[in-house]
Amino acid sequence: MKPKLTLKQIARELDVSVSTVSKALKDSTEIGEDTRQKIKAFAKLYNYKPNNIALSLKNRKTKTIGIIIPEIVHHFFTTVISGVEQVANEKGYNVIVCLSNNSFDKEVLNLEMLANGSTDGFILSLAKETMQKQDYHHLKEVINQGMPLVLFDRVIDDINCDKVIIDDGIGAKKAVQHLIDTGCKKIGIISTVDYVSVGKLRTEGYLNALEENNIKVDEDLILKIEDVEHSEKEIEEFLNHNKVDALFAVNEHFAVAAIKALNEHGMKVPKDVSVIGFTNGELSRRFIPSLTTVSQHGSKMGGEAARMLIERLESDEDKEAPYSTTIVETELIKRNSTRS
Amino acid sequence: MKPKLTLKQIARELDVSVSTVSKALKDSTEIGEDTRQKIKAFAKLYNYKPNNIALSLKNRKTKTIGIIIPEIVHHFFTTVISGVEQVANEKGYNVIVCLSNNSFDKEVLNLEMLANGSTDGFILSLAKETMQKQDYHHLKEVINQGMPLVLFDRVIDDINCDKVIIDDGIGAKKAVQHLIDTGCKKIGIISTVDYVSVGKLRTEGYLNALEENNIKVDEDLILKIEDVEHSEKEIEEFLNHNKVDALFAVNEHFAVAAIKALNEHGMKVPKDVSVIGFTNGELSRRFIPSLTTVSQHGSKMGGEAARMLIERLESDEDKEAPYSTTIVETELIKRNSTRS
DNA sequence: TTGTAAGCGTTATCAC
DNA sequence: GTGATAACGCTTACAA
Repeated sequence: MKPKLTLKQIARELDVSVSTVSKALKDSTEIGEDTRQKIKAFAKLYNYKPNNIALSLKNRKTKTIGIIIPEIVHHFFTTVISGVEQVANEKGYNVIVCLSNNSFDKEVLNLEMLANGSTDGFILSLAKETMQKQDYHHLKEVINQGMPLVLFDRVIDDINCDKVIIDDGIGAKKAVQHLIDTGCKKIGIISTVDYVSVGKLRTEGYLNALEENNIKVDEDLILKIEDVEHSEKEIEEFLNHNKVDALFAVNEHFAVAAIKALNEHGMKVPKDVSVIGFTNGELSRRFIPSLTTVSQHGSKMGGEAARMLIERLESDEDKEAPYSTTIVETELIKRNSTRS
Repeated sequence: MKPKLTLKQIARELDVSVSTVSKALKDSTEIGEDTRQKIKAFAKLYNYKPNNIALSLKNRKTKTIGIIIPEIVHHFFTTVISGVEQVANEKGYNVIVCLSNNSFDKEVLNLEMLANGSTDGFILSLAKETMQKQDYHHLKEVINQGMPLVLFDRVIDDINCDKVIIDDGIGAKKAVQHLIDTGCKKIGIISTVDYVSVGKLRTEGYLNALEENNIKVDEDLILKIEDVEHSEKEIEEFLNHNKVDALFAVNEHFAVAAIKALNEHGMKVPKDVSVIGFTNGELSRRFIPSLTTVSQHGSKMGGEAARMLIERLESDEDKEAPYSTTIVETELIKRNSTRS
C-alpha cells in the first residue's frame, strides 16, 4: 500500500530539487543530459504519474467535461454518451456523467457540484421538469461564470449557448411523406404534450407533410400523451375511436405500444396499418415486425456536442466565436412496419 | 464572465484575512459573531462555493468514484450505473463513467487516468479482452496503491478485492427448472464461450437443473456462441440440426434471435417451444411475445457495489475488513414466452 | 545547469 | 478574536 509517488519524493531520493525533476520530466533543455536521464529513468522505474488534481488546480482547468442527462436507461442518451466519450477521449478529455432523473432540483444540484471546479464545461439535455418550470437560472449562472455549455436534443431558445439538435421537423416530415408515398391516407400521430420541444417540432413536421400533400388535417388523429406510464391505455382509447391506416409515433415506445394495441384490435402491421417510430433503438431493430424509424444518430450528436465544447474550451478568450446551433440530420430507416 | 469567487477575494473585499473567512464560513466559534455574520452574508450574496479541486488536493480525496464498464449500450450496464449513481449521490459522492469498449488497452488507460487523482476508488466490470488475456496487472496496481476496487458482474478470482455478482448458476437453474416444471423435455441452451465467466456459470446452472431432474444431457443441445455479430446465423444453424421444445438463452439478444429463428422455422413460441432469456431489459419486456427472463437487478448490483466501495473508503485504515463478495439474487420474471 | 520561491484555493496550526 | 504560515503536488519565472 505505497502511496503515490510525487515529484518531491523523487527529488529527495535523487538529491535534486523539485523543479529540476519537473523540468527534467518535461525534457526541458535547461537540465543537463545526465541528470535528466537519471531522473527519467527513476521516474519510469517507479512508474511516476503526475497528479491530475494538482495539475487542475495549477492550470485552472480539469480537462474533463460534464454531461448531465435526464435518464440513462433511454437508449438514445446512452448513444449520446458514447459519442461524447469517444471525441472527448480523442482530445484528451475525461467525461463525467450525471443524471438529473428529469428532476429540476437534481439538475441544479449536479450542475452546481460540477461547476465548482470538477469540469471545464457542460453538455446537457434538459430535464422534463426544468422545461415545465421554465426556470433556467442555473444554466445562465454557469454561462456567466465563463463555463461553456452545450445544450443538446432538449434545448430552449432562451439560453445563449451552443446547441446540437436534430432536424426534428424535417425528420418527421420525411417519415410522414414516406407513409403518404406508400399509399396511406388516414395518418395519425402519437405525440407528447407541447412543452417537450421535440414533441412539438415533430408534430409540426407531421402537419407540414399533410399540408404539402393537400391532406386535410383531422385533429382527432392527433394524440398528445402526457404521461408515459399510461401511454398504452391512451393509445387503446385512441384506436377505439379512430380508424387509421398509418401511425407516426414520436418515439419508439409509443410505436411499440401502438403495434401491440393494433394487434389486439385484430389489425396487422403493416398490412392494415403502417407504423413509423422516432428514435432508432434496439427495440425498433429487434421488434417483430422490425420498425421503420427516424434514426437520431445519438452518437453523432454527442460527438458533435463534444467537439463544439472543446472548441470553445480551447479557443482564445478574445476571439470568441458567436454561438451556433448544429443540426444533425435524421435518417429514415425503412424496415418492416411500413409497406413498400 | 466573472471568474469564480474565492476566499481570497472575499477576504480582500471585507478587509479580513483568508483564514478568518474560511473559519467564519465553517461557523467556527473562534470568530466573533459580527464578523462571522458579515462574512456569511457576503458569501451568500455573491454565491460563494468552495472549489472542489482545491479541497481534493488538500484532503487527498476527491469524493468521486470512477466506474469503468465494457459498454454502455447494454441496458444492464446502464441500470448498474443508475444504481451506483443513486447510492453515491446519497452519500455525497460524484460518479465518473468511463467505457472500455471491451478493449484491454482502453481499460488500462482509463484506469490509469482516473487513478492519478481523479477518483478515490473504482467500480469495474472487466472488458472481454481483459478476460481473454487474463492480464490483470493494472488492477493489482491500483489496489497496491491503496485505491479500493469493487468488481462486479464480470469478475475473476485472482483479484483480491470486494465483488458483487449475481447468483448466475442459481438463476439459470431456476429458469431451467421452470421449463422442466412446465413440461419441457428437450431443453437447449444458447450460451457464450467459456472465458466469459457468466456464460460458464449459467451453463453450469443449466446442467445442474437437468441432472437434478434426471434428464440426460445432450451435448448437441449446448450452443456456445463466440461472436455476437453472427449469433443469428449460428442459432439458425443450430435449429436446423436440433429439435427442442425449450431454449434457455444466457442473454436477451440470444433469446430474441432464437424466437425470430423459431418463427422462421414455423414454430410458435411458447406453444411449440418455450424460451427463457437472462437479463431483463426493455427488449424482453416489450417483445412479442414478452419474454420470461431471469432478472439481474442491475441497479441493485450497482447500489451494492457503491455501498461496498464507500464503506471501504470511509473505514479507518487500520481496521480494514477482509474482502467480501456480495451475491445479488436473480428473480424469474414469468411472461409470455413460456407456458404456464 | 540547477535551485528558490510564488502561486493555484483551501484548511489546520499556532502565534499574536 | 484574528491573522500569518505551511501544506496538499505541481509549474514556472527568476535567481544563483
